[in-house]
Amino acid sequence: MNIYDIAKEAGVSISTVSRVLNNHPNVKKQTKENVLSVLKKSNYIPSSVAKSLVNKATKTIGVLASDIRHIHYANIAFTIEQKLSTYGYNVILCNTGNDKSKMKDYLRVLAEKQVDGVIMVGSIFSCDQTAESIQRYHSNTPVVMHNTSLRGDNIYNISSEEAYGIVLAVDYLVQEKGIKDIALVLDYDTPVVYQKHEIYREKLEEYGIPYLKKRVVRTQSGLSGGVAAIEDLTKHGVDFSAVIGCDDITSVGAMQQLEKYGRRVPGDVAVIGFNNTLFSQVSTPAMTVIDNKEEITGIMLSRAMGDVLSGQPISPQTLIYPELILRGTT
Amino acid sequence: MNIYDIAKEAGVSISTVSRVLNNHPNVKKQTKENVLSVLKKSNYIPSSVAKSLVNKATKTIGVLASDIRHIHYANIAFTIEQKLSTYGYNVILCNTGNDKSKMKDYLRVLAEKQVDGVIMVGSIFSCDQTAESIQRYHSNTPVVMHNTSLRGDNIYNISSEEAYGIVLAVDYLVQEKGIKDIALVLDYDTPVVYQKHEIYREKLEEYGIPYLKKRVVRTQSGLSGGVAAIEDLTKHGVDFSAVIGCDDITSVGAMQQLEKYGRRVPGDVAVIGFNNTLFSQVSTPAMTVIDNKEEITGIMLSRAMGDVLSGQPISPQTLIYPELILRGTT
DNA sequence: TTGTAGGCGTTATCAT
DNA sequence: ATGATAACGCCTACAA
Repeated sequence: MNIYDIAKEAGVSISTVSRVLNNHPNVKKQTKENVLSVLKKSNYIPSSVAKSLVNKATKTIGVLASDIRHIHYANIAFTIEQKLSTYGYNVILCNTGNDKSKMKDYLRVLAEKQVDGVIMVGSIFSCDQTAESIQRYHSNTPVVMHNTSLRGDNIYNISSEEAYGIVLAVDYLVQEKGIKDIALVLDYDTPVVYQKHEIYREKLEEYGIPYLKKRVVRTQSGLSGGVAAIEDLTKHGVDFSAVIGCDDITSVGAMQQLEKYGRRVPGDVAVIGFNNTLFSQVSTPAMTVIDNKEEITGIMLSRAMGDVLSGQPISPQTLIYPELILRGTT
Repeated sequence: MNIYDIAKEAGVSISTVSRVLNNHPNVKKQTKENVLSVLKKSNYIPSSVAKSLVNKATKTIGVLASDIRHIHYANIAFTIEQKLSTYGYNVILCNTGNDKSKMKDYLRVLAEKQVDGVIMVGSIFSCDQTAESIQRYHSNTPVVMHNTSLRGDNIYNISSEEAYGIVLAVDYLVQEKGIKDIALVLDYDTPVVYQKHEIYREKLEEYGIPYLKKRVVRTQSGLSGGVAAIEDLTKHGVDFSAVIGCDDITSVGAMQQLEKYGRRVPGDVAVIGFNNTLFSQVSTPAMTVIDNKEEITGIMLSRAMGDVLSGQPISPQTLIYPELILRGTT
């Protein structure tokens, strides 16, 4: 059932049908009603793909994230999808893991599918391969990125100043709690994580606290990653009275392992999470966290996309500042 | 840059280009190589939308879920996306909430976008409005549904026998723990939830335990929903030594509130969660749960879709049986 | 083995 | 106000 069938049924030409379909002016009230009535009884569904071919716009956006099973990405992806849908856009969701070749493949497919824009969520996309793929497949597509340092005249960045979260955490621990031996748990190897590490160092220096390399541990995000981080610190005999995690769930894992070693939270060790997801409210006691403002992030990402797509001016670089939320683990 | 440009550049016709693009036989090795080399240096990207128009297939599947911020749906959606991508399909993700009109709108848009199939995850879609929309917009599209009772010759059901989970839980509590006053927490008002309620009743009867209406409470899924459930039970002076939750996170909320009333878990009250998400491993003690097998569910949903799409025979009805996983809260 | 031409379902331009 | 007709980018008989 297509526009021709409707035209025939209504005894008009396809142009007229198209006109009433798109609410064009210049169509006689009578014929319009006629066509409308035919339309009503014929459950006709216009083909977006045919439209897209002529309009050169698909009204769909590609969204890349490493893994939406991580509640942080699920939250952001949710907000993006909901917000974009109010703009009339749908979302093709792509879970890339941190597999560079998967990122490339998805970006290519999205280009073939002619998405109107691409949003990439997470510092994991801050890499050369991604930059290359954008250049190659999306040089004329708006690309909105989160926590990335990539540049380009079709690339727009919305970044959480995660490093500033470290500032807040260290300031609080040192000034309010008088804690100096602060362990830092990091996960991926991305520019943002590098920055967190650097600022941690600088802050310690600022307070005249010696920087101890072993107090910074690498792990994988997740419950077991948190366990492993505490294992690591303990095994190497590193002193610490506070742990700043890379992640809420990782911090929960850390708490559980600390408990196994008989170290009380917050009595013996203060624990700070990252992101302010549900996990930080589930732990006992509830966890002090660096709130990364997921909802705002999602809103800004989709708004940026919506603005570019509607031809509105938009800043190529926007920052979101995290906040420290005090709860029971510090 | 389209197929014409390539043809001109290579000095052949567009058919030839199309042939090498699609690896058709019957094309001379030499011309093929020639075209290939032109292709290589011209970063040409074939348009899927043009292809879709002629092929009548978009290689994309619509996936509806109420809210992927709920880790349960995120987990299933993730698996679906990953699995379908290996079949060469992309996923348009739609968060409908439990808003019937949103479901309808999304289903219509997906029809316009000519998706090759629709997957709906969650018993919330087991309603007349959805059935009507399927009939109206997707009568010729394969529809794979999860936990739904909808029928139709293009509808395929994959269901978790959630009610069987209740059987496992009640059997265990009564037989192993000698507990008879078992509270049941329910959330949505769907056929599946109704079944859970019914089977709970039947099991009690089987054991000769009186059914007490007040021991079954309705709440919203979530931490505060669990709190509210315990409040509800307490306020009405209902005795209970066990709680079967509708959700892991809701059960965690219940545990937290029980603690406030000084009731120890599992000493005074046994708590059982539902789904076996990360939340059940985060609580202290770790939570006994009815495992709904999210990954298997996701795999079966996408496999069903893949099979239908590739013309393979497939059962219109498939069941997944949950399992009881014993941990520290019982 | 290769090229020509028609069609997929729309929108939009230009006549009428 | 309405109707032909040419795009949009690709595939595929059919012809050569």
